[in-house]
Amino acid sequence: MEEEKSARGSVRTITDLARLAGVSPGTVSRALAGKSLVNARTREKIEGLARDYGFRPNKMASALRRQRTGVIGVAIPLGHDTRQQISDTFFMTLLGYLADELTLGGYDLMLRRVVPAEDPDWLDSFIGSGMIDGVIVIGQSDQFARIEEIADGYRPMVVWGNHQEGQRHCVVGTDNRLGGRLAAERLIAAGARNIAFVGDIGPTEFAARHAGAHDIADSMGAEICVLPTHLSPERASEEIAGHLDVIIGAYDSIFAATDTLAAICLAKLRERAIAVPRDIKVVGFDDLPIASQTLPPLTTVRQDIAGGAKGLVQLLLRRLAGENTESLVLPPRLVIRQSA
Amino acid sequence: MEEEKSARGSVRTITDLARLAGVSPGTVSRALAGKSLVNARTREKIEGLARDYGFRPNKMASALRRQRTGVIGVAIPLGHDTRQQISDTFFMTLLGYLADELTLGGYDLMLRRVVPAEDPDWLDSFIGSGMIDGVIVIGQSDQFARIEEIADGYRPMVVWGNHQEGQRHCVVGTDNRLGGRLAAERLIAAGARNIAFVGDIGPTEFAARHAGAHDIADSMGAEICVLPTHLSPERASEEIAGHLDVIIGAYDSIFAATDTLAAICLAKLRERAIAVPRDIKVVGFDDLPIASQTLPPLTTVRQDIAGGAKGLVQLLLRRLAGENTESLVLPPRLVIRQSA
DNA sequence: ATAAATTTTGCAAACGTTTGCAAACAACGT
DNA sequence: ACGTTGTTTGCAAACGTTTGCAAAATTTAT
Repeated sequence: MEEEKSARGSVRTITDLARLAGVSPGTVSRALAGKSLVNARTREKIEGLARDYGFRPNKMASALRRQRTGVIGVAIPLGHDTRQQISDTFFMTLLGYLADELTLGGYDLMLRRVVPAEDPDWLDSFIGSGMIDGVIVIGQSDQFARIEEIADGYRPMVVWGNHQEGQRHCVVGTDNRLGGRLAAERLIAAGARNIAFVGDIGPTEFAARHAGAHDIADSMGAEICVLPTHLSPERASEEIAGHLDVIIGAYDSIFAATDTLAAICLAKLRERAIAVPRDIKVVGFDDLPIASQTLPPLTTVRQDIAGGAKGLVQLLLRRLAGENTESLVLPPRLVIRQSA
Repeated sequence: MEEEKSARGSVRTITDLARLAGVSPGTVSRALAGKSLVNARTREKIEGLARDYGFRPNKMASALRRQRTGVIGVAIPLGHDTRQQISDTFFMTLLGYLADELTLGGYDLMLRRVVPAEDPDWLDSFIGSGMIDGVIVIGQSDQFARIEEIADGYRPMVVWGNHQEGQRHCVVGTDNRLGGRLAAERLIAAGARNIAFVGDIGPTEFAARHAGAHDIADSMGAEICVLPTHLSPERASEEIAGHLDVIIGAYDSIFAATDTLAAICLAKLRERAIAVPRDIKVVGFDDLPIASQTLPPLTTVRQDIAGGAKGLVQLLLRRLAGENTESLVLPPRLVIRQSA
């Protein structure tokens, strides 16, 4: 007991432990790694000592020798709205699930927020650091081209985002175009004829959502226009206030690129005493927790975040194992509440 | 150009580059590290080659030799509500800011979600892995004792949480007790006499919030009781619905441990057509973005998340430099909106 | 021109693991 | 007792950097 206490921390290396156990470092390594080529009694002795002295093999040394770190990099490129996305509820929730899934798979997670505009080399440098066995990129942002380029020479990468016909990198994501269709269909079914799309059409995800809505609008004889809006709550708030001047009277419905934006729309509409869904219908995207708390509760297109995280990790693990995986497109689901 | 393209990736080690430059590996190392003991021309040549061939020194090897990794661990202990906290808006926002601040300080961030109940060894094993130079623990959860224990023998650790008189670990956090006082003062000033505290009183942060409110209630002759509530939106939703049966009639105000809980309270109260703040007053805690979007907008106690992140990182850096730092207690600020 | 002082460089030993290979050992059949 | 297997072990060479020390090259002073 006392011995244990006082000794704790004194055994730093596998060699120390080997000396203590009266065997060679190699044997200790094998014992601790659970390999079969070590005698049961020796193993028990070594494991016992390791436990008593609180010994932990140094992962850096191990990583260097084995050429694998047990760490997966998660990069969040902040394309446009630098400040926005890292605190974006959707990405953060995805990150939470990713942490869970990676842990389950025995990997650690290294998080890096990158600003491609300032550091064009962000992806190479992350990969080339030698610190990570693979990388998950959350959101293509405006970096589609660069990601494609990397994908050619680097296998263990999976990206959250939108699937483009014929792309070379492995992507997991919601079928945003279909999501857009669902949203527009709902709006039009509810009587809308003039849809205002509130959001930024730069990132491909959002472009696809808009495109989907556009498909439906075209085929159903409705109109749709884009009201460019930044995604960070602060900037969005003002911009939406401005947009409403345009919307009121001219449009009968709003398709917001994001629940966060939709929630702001609802709040602003309420300020102006405009009835939702009677006068203006609103549909969001994501189905974040906030969606059920708005007034009226938000009709929205649900993304399966947990499923997405699971998919990202599983595909990455398969790629790490050498397999060559296809992209995974998840179906969105329309959640009807009361705003449309 | 072509040469560059084709060569890219062929230079993996510092030794390769040394051969190319016609110098020894040591010199390359020094040149790339920007040390003064290398001739300017040699340095330029080496830097040029490194750029052309896209060479990046292996961080694992570097970490092993220098005994520092340039990585800070961020641990999120999930004490009670396993599923909850990692997606908790507050923690996630803090995490975002942390990522920024650490990047600014030249560190990478390794995220680990831990379940102390399943892995009592979580903190030792994170620290002992040799993968991180220091650790930031987000939230004390129910691990106060263990953290104290570790703090004695391990310097580079800073914890987000509540400050306890005489504690040994360095903590950064809001003065939760004061926050609780502010909340209760506001409620009572608005006419409340019976306060229901909605939240879990297990984690010290929340206990302190309640204690603060209790202080004020006592001194002002008001009543306060605890309605235990889990923090995950799903469970909280039902529980709060149940609580309301108790609250209505018997209490005239709610102090929610968290804005998220407060928002749910508001939604449920609305369902039952109870006027806020007229019939029941509500105060939250955190001032998350959602607070300004609720109906009515939520009066709440604001925590300075960005300031907290900055503090955590700065204290940690100073500790890494060998300094012994005091805890940092941030003042909360009452944000008056319309719910109380 | 040479000696002394100063810059630059190369050498080689770490950092703490893992692992192929061969030696040592035990068990077994003849 | 002696080969033959089959298990366990130890040895030593990696993995790719960094860095103290000493040698070499350069500059400066005499």
